[in-house]
Amino acid sequence: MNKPLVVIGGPTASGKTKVGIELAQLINGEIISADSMQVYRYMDIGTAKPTLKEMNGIPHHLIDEIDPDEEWNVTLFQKKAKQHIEQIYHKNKIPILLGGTGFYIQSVIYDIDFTEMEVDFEYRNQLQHLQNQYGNDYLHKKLEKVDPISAQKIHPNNIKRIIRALEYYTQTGIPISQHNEQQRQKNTPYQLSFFALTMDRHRLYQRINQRVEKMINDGLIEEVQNLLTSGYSPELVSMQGLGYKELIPYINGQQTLEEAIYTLKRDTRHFAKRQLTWFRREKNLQWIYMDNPLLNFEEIILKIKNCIEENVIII
RNA sequence: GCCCAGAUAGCUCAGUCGGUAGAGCAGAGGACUGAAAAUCCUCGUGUCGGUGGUUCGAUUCCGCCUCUGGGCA
Repeated sequence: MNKPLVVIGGPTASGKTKVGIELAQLINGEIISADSMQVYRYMDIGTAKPTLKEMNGIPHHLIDEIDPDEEWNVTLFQKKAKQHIEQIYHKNKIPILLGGTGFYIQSVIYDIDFTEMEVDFEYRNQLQHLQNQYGNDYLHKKLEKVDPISAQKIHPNNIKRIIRALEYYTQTGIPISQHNEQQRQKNTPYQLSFFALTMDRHRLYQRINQRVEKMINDGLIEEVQNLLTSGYSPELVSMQGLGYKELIPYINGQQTLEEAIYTLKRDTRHFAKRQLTWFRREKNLQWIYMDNPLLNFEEIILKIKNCIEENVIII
């Protein structure tokens, strides 16, 4: 018998945090954050991390887990998330996987098998150099020789994907396309209740714009400034997060604040759009319209709770 | 009041030696299996300001009008 797992996804600024906390109180749950940026310490305002007060006593996992210069990726996330899920079952509580990083969510709900291997930064750099020297098509052709299926699927300009595919092949001797195909067949090992929050696109964009303004008022500039002063390089993966990479040009005097805010709002909108694309392809998921005029917030939470109870026989 | 320069896609603009037009941005859709808030792909018909004229044909040339900059009074 599969064990229950509640998943709440949705684009940024759709209201996930609040829904998660309210729901956790109702169903005796704990929250595991599936957010690739909230894991980092000292990055609070830009990642819209819930405050201790907002958490209202509900345990949150995988928030403030590492420093901004530590390595983090899906594999590490998946491993930790699975551990937390087990611990939560042990307490007879329900795990709630909550966040906007579709890939992270997928890695857990389908229990994707990431072949044990070290990230070979040297090899990646080496390929990067080849790309700089000979152009995008060079790497693509290189991939075509060892893994034609991947070469066909991955666009020649998508350097990151091509490098990963090549890395996978050189380390395992197996084309990554073959591995991906196997993983795609997998069913979830959980009793899944998967929800994605959404709302009218204009409303969502309005909320995003307002939220950016609020972040600036709440001291986002100082937060980015502090990270830089603490020695965290703009090159870090963590510093590619929304709100960080956009404000650095302003802090360095290369852009006006107005320009930086414009870019940040725009990039956040683009991001929300990509998140929606991610969730749309998931079939066994229920969309929750946060701007449904017929339901207020409490009713929405109750609706979600009812859906979960229909799904889960024994709680 | 006069002179000059503009008026073209939601925005900024290019262009048509006269045969009804195209970039960037915005926006929309999609991909994603160890960087994922990253990375990448696809999608462009709009009274070419209005109105007369010349012409087989005008967004393009000419006249007038309206609006917006700038200059001179």
